[in-house]
Amino acid sequence: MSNAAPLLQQSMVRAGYKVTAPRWAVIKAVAGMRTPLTVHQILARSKRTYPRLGLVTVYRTLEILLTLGHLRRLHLEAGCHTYAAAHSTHAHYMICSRCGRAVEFDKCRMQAMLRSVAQRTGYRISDHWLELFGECPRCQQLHSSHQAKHGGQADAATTH
Amino acid sequence: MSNAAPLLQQSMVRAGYKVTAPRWAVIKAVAGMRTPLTVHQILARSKRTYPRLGLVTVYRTLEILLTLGHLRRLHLEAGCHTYAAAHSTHAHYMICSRCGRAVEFDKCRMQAMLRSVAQRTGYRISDHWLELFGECPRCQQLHSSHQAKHGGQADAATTH
DNA sequence: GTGATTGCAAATCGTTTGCATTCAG
DNA sequence: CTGAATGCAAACGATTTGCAATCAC
Repeated sequence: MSNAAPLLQQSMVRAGYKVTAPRWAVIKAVAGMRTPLTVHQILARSKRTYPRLGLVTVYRTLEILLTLGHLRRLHLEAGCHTYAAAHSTHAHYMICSRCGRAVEFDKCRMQAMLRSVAQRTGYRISDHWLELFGECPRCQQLHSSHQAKHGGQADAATTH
Repeated sequence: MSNAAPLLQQSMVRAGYKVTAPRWAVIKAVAGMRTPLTVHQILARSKRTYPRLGLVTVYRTLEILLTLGHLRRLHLEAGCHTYAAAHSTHAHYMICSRCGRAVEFDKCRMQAMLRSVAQRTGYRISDHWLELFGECPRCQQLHSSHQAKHGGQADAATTH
């Protein structure tokens, strides 16, 4: 399920970067993530693989992965700057405001809307940025069944 | 053109806040803005009205205006956190990537797309956040006529 | 060896908080 | 007067940079 790691590794090598032990630890951490993570969360996860890892190296490795297009930086209200896997070239996120779980969706139906806005404002649109917030199926279920407590919270919380 | 100031003032008074000289300076600054501004840009503008103004007061006043719904916080790649006027209740921004000028547009056509995404992902969407980037009409014109230099840059630059 | 990589410490930047002073009603 | 508001200084958290030690080839 988290076999993205080898792909990221290959990509980095092809781009001329060395995949060292510290970097491999970061790759493994981000390849397996299911929700957007903050830099510190990524550091914590990476340290399971490579305990001596420094925060700075995480920043630098994330920078590379961003450049290569394997990560996407999200801006959440609570805790600006988290990182999510970029599975497709250009996608947007549907983020669960309860557990933080995020799924990508493609630009379906965006085109018509963009054309419409472009026409009415006169702007020539070159890029867009969309994030949706709401409850994921799992949380809806947890919430409706045992009304009370949360069952299995992920390690990222989100609001807007 | 920038008669939003009295409205903001009334709103604050109605909400139980005192509109003091420092706050009035901030109100005047944000009421007249045409592009999203950073906190420091707002401070600079406000100081024209009230030179002794402190940065902290700007933060606190912006916080109030956000709460009252008169401002909206944007997250631009270059310089996370700028503030824009919130003319309508729920709108999104079309931001010029050349001069930073921003216009609002309403949620036209979003509904269909949201329904579609909700259906396919199973999420129950509660909020969304959309920003569009592109060249505004004025910049397109400046750019096509005198190919070279920029004519009248606003005081906020933007990229994505 | 040589250049890339690492990580610590320190610097920087944006934002928030503590607190004594000042202001408005 | 009395509570609200201000602004300085300090604290804080996220991110970047300088630099000497280390690593990969």
